[in-house]
Amino acid sequence: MIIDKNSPVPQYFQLQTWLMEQIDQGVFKPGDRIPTEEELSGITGLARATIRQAVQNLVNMGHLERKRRLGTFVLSREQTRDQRPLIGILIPDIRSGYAPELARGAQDEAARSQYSLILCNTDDLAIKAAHHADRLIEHRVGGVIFVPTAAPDQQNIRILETFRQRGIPVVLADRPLADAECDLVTTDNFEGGRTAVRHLVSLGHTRVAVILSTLYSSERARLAGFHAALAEAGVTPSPELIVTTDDPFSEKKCEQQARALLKRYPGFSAVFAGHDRIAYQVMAAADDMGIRIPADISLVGYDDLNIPHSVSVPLTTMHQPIYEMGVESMKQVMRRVHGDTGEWVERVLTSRLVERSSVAELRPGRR
Amino acid sequence: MIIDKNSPVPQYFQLQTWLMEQIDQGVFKPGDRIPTEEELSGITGLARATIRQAVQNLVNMGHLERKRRLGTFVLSREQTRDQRPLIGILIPDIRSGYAPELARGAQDEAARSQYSLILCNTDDLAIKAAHHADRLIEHRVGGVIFVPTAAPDQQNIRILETFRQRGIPVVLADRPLADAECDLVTTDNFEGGRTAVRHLVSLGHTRVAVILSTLYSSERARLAGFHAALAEAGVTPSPELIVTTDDPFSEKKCEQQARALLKRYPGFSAVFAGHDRIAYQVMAAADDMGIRIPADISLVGYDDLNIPHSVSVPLTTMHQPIYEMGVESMKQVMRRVHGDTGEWVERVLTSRLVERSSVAELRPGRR
DNA sequence: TTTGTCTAATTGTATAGACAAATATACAAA
DNA sequence: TTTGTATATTTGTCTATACAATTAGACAAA
Repeated sequence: MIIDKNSPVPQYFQLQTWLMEQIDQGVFKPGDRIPTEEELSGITGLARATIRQAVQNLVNMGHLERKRRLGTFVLSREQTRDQRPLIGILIPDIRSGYAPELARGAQDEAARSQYSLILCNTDDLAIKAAHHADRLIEHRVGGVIFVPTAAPDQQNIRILETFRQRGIPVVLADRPLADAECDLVTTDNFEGGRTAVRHLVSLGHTRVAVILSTLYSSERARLAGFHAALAEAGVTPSPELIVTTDDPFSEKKCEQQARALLKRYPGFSAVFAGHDRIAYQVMAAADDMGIRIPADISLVGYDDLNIPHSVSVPLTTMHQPIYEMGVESMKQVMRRVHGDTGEWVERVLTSRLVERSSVAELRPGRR
Repeated sequence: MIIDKNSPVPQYFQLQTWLMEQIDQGVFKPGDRIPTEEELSGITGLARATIRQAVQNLVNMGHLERKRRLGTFVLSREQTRDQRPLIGILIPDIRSGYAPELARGAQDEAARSQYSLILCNTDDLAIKAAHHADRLIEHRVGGVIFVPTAAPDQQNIRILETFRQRGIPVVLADRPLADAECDLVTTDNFEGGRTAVRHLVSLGHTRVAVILSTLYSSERARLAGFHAALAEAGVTPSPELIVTTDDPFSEKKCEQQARALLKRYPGFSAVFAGHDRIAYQVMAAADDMGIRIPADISLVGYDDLNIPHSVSVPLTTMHQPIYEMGVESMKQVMRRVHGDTGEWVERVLTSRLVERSSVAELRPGRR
């Protein structure tokens, strides 16, 4: 029996549910005609008005289509005016760093499957991320790509949870989050930092300075790579050559730190900058102080920002596959949207050193 | 009489229309209770089932809300479970030029009203824009900010029309479109070009070269400003100093053109570049050819890209209020979404000259 | 070939009436 | 004060019935 007259569930709703089941199970396939209202009335024992109420709801939901004189038909997933999912992307600031590249990669991949991308700037603030999250939920996004904010992991996890509670899959991009139960697409910041500093070491630099912010786990990993590379070479870095801050990047603060560091010259022969914008500040400060790059000091950056090549010295830097990170994040979130419930995936993309002109071999005789 | 029994228009539909009119005219205000189904039955002479059909439709559309025992209520625009509108933004490429700044301005303004922004990259291709347009329509965006593609105006107009047919308001950003019937937020490219070249003229430069692409109306307007400023000074520019292309910007092509132009030195003393990326190519080429900026040649750009200031020569350039353009575009499209049906608005933001170090006064004696 | 007409099938619109379920409100009881 | 209970009101669900509108397809006419 399809309909239980004694159930507290309204009979039109029972019928509606039954019809959906038939469609989901493929009994009524897309394009099929379902029984006429008269027939359904006979099958279920309900009045035609009740049948209509059930069918109307499914029509409203986009699962069925009525055609006068012909009957009522099952719509295929494509015909369903049920829109394709929206995907939200939460990034710090579309204007800065790798964000444009990441967003573009994600958008291109989304477009390939005719998905659309909602852009949210968090400014690395958990509170802004939370507001955007509410909005994304309201818009019923199918999934989210989330670059964790600079806030403590716990706050980022909370944002993650708001999505999780609603069954919205989230893929973390770029920065991992401790204890986060979700997919992650990132780059090998530890390996990258090690590669960069190994390069310096291989050219004879042992007194290597580093300058970066410890606010972000990605930069902390690069710092760890820095230590690892020096340790391999049997070098213990002197503390005064490790310049860190736990504030977000600011040109002014960074310039001050760069100047302070450069005053110690010639106490070191190379600088590893946590990212390119820091590197360019170091470059500008060195220029100003009459220190030549790479003759006096070698400099390695991180990110490989696309800068017009009229800079005074083309920067040797670690190139991150940011565009690809956007693509992979989107691919992964789309897999989840399509119902993939497999193990959490951790995808680590490898960065590579791009040698330009800001690094020189250390002249023998100096150390 | 509310209902015309002889009309071919179904009576439930007549009632539905009437109810909407009452709401729109403020007879039933948001939060008000409309007459009970019984009362409406009395007023219209229709059966309760018919009343329900009309009311149900309005409930489905999000205009009314039923509460058991209390009645049926008019929802305010905000309560409407109808999500807050999405706004689409169609820009060439989020990675390049002013796009990030524009997108950020738009997104910030959207966030203030809790709107969300769907990002679409057109790569200046009409076909991509059209695909994105379909997607945006599918997602029922409330409005669109559209930076016209580099394709002929007619093709852009066609995209505009697809939105218009569905009552989706469009605001053009940055580039105007001939005969386009919609709002426009742009900057004064003609004035900007004139200001830049006037600046050169005021420092004694009369033999001024220009290099830009005529593919975009914005750059064409800057070229017109270039001519205007020279005309004011009674100077007729020599044709070989006007270097144009009608291809989109490419580093390679631009570098070739810059080199070709610079070979004519000292046939001119200043260059006006159509935008900063061109300017930086000129700067690099000059560097390479041993021509000093600004000692030998003065250089003015356009856009004021936020470049780390380790470039060899800080660029004097026209700063465009791009962020503000994003904000204003969003404000305007939101006004339209909220039902503003006033005259088409044309908002022109003014750019300003930012003097840095790439322009020098022409030494007297030379011309 | 094209055009018009008829027919039967199916959804669309509409009525009249009945009982169910939820709930604001008032009032009673603890 | 809090808690329970009754009541009236309104929407929610459902039946049974009738006729209208639309249209695929068959068939006829031009």
